[in-house]
Amino acid sequence: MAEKKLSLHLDFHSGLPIYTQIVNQIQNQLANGTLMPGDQLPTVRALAQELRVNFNTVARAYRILDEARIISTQQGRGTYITEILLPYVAEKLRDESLAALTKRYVDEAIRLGFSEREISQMVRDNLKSAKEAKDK
Amino acid sequence: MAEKKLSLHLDFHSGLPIYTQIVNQIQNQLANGTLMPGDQLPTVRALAQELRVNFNTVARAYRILDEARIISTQQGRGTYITEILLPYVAEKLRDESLAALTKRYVDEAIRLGFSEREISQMVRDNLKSAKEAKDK
DNA sequence: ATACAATGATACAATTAGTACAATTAAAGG
DNA sequence: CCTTTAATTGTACTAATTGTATCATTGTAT
Repeated sequence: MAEKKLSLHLDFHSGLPIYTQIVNQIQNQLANGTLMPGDQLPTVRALAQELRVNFNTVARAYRILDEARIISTQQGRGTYITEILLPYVAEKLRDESLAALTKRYVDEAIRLGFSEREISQMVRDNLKSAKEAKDK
Repeated sequence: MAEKKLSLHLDFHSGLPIYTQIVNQIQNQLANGTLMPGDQLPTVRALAQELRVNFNTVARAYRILDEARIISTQQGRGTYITEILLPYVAEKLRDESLAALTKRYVDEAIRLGFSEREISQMVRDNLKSAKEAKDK
């Protein structure tokens, strides 16, 4: 069975617990199609070794996703993305992941004292640059 | 993980509270580059032992620095110098910080597969929510 | 003496790691 | 084939590490 590579990047100083970061990133990859229903995830031990964390930390993330019915963990067999991931669930996940990302950004920018105007202008500029870089 | 040594020198007869001395000296080391963003500080217990004070005194100093957003203390994980700490920086650096923050956000959102339209819409929504939360 | 600030003691909570175990699968032996 | 055995995988429970919260003690100024 095709076992996905799952390149996750952890930030050990971000304030977010490791297991939360794993949960979020798997949700993101599911939201943007990097992961598909039926895909097998790395084993808890394999992913733990790759991320240099204890395998129980990965197991905790998997358990959270399992309880949310996003993945299915099966003792002795492995861990898989749930087959029947209804389209609206996928869409919801996708929306939530952008919403969460954006909220972190906006809150941080506001906390740093930037105005609504400054923020939206800077976002516009960056989107424009990103688009030009892509078109080139 | 690189855990800084943090040679602090306390003066128990100076009249300045211990926790204040700890706060000041960490700020100094940050100002002169001895400490850098991302660095892990000693645990409250480790630093307390080194300084021969109660760990709650160190915790108090850390809490003050945390509230000032200079460090980030995380229960169960440790204490780190904040990656982006900038209510304090000069106005010139202020723009650069928003630009950097925004670039990270936009790049990440694009990497996750969201469209320019979705991103700007989500930013608008979040700015609106943030404003309403503030006005309330 | 009283009030208050600083420090210490103790118990707690969150995160991650360690160890032993159970379920499943696959391989080996007959 | 069928049974046994080993390997792989997730689970459960416990321990270790770290910061937090609350209250007691100490010292000093008034």
